[in-house]
Amino acid sequence: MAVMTRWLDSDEQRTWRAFLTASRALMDTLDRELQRDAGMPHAYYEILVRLSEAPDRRLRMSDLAEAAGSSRSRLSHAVARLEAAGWVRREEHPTDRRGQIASLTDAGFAALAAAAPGHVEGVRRHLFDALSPAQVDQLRRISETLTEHLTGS
Amino acid sequence: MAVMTRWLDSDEQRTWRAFLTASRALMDTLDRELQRDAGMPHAYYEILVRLSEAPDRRLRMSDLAEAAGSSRSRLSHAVARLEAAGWVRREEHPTDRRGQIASLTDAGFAALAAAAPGHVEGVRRHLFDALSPAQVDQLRRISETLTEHLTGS
DNA sequence: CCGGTTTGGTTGAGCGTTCAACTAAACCGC
DNA sequence: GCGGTTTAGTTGAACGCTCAACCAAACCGG
Repeated sequence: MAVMTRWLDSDEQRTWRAFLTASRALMDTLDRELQRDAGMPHAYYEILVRLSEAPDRRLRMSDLAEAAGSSRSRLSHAVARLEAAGWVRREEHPTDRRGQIASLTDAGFAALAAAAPGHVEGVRRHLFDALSPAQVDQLRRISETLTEHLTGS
Repeated sequence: MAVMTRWLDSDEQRTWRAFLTASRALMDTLDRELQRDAGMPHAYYEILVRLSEAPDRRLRMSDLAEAAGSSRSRLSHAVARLEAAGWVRREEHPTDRRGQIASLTDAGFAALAAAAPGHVEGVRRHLFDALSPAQVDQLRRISETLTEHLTGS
């Protein structure tokens, strides 16, 4: 059967391209800043953040992947690098022998603490300083709706 | 001098993480769909789109990079691949002997035409179907503001 | 015009991500 | 408790991106 494509009208077109351009520019900028100032990509920063917030600064690999919005494979490679940098340690799970626990080292915590102020400043400058309080609220609602929709289906 | 970090309050924190999660999930999903159904990453799709919209389906490399939101280096590598696939041809610039013109081949146009319906459907399903018309409008304004702010400074 | 600077574009190395294949352990129904 | 199925995690190859170095042509001030 012939399924008609629901093409985008010109308003939608414009919205989609604007979103594409803006989110790419924002992420590229923040990623580049983080790489330059802290020597780590944003994805690694986020792994460290999630670990730092976990009880005892430890998380099971799958939970960490979930929290950091990463695939298992990606996390596996990333933790290998972070471990080589001395920022994360791998430990065995006490009861599930398949499990691995990623644990943030003191050096990892220090690296995060050094990177955080500059990065947060970047987020503020490039995102929040540009938007009105109402827009910030709108962006939150839109984002939460999208995530719900994407992970729900 | 000691510069105080302007940390994010909990509302901002929530907004930032929601945006991060949503935009990453959206892009990952669309990229994966495009790779699966059309055998090309989203960045390559966008190059083909911009070429297809240009007069005579030709653009100078720098203009194409600008239009596709890509670095020169990235575009150079990408066009090399697209040329190997037979989707794009490189031609010499008539007056500026440094210049290169990227030209969309018929095969490239056909590949784009085959990929477009599925991708557009994905954009509609994952983005527009989830948002109210008002939210679409908000997202456009927010995105345009952000882009202006990012490229202006 | 001549030499320095800017612009256009490419190149290769290094890195991070993806995908598919794989191992090992836990779970589950009978 | 045995055999099939999930679940947890790793691995290596292929690929795309970034960064810095680079070449060549155009531009520009004196």
